[in-house]
Amino acid sequence: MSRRQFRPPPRTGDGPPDDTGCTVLHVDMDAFYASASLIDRPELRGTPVIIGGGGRSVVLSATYEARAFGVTAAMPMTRARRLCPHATVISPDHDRYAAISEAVMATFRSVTDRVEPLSLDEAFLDIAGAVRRLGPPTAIAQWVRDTIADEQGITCSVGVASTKFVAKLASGLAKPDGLLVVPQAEVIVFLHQLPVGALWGVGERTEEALQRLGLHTVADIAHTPLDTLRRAFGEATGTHLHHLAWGRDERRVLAETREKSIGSDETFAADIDDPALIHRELLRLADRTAARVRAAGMMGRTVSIKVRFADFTTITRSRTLRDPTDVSRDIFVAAIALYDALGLQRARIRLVGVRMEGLIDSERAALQPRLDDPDHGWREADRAVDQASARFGAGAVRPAALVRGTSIAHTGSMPRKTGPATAGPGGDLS
DNA sequence: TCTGGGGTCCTTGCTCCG
DNA sequence: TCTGCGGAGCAAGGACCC
Repeated sequence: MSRRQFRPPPRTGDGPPDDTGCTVLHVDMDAFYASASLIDRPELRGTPVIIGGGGRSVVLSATYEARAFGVTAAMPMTRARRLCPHATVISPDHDRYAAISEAVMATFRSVTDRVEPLSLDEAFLDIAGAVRRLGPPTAIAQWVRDTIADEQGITCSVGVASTKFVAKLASGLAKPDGLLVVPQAEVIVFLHQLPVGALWGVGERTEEALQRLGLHTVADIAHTPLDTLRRAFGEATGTHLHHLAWGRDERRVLAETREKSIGSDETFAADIDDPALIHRELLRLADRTAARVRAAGMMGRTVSIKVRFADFTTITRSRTLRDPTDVSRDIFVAAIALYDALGLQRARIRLVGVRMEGLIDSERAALQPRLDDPDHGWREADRAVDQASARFGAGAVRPAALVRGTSIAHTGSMPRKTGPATAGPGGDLS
């Protein structure tokens, strides 16, 4: 769900647009999470529906009927309910979304092997090699739309252009359930009419800064000297803005993208100040993060934690380890050390998070045991936990510290299984 | 109004090293 | 031995995206 919408500028030419050379498609599912949630609830189609959790969560998606009341993605649920009190609220079903997304991506890959997923509900397709086989870009885009509608029962919008950036803009402008081709010869005219906020990478802060400089449209940015933009926004951002304003986007569609970091964070249902509870939460997050890192076949070298206080100020701390690791206990120990080093006494904390950065493939990670390495077997224990989780479900085996005592209430709807819990070596807080 | 969770990228400042 | 300099790597924070 795109957070900002812009009206498409009127086309300059007559007749069907010339799609020659427009070999990049950006496909974006319309209100994906809401549409997917309504597949089993057809009686709710045409009515306002909000997808989101309770407590302090935010809107994941909403039907266009709910959006008409001002509901947008990422809006606090409390506010969304106030704006649209008669809307039906549905809890997210992430397994369902993942399954539909997989089927949609398979449709994309039947067109071209150059598919770059951006998230569950959108992807770039490089169709340069498919044009001879399947027809012109517009026809391919329409086929994709029809196939997804027939097979999945949900609609999507497609942008067709010669670059990723323009294709992405076009799909946003085509929403909902539309197709927009931006001919190569019309890119500059198309772009220059748009507000600065339409540019990829221009969010609220950058837009404000641009407005302060008197730059309101993409044309304004295009006609501002590059040096001025670099001085105002830094080397990379200034250059990026200038290039995009002239429709220059050299980025290719990348079929293979690997994560650079993996992490988890959790907002508490109510702010907490008990260090023991925070330690337990760090253990849980470290455990979850490590399991995901292992599942991805990777290892990381930098452990970072995030702490958000009751007043919403957020700090991060990180530590780079000597060697890459995927061991739960290594990550937990580093996370606890980072947290304790903050020296917080009874600060009221809203959220904590744990993240692994500097990821590399496990096979590439040079595991060179040193003489002072204890033969602790933590890695073997983690493998056993992973196997048990694969067999009995995530959470079937948990650190002992997470089994004893009271649980912490969260805003999310994570399943809190109480299966055959076992104290793995990575688990004890001692 | 009251702000999730998963990420990426950029900037700035600091330290280390040759 | 001390100082200055530039590059690399790291740490922290901010902005942005979906």
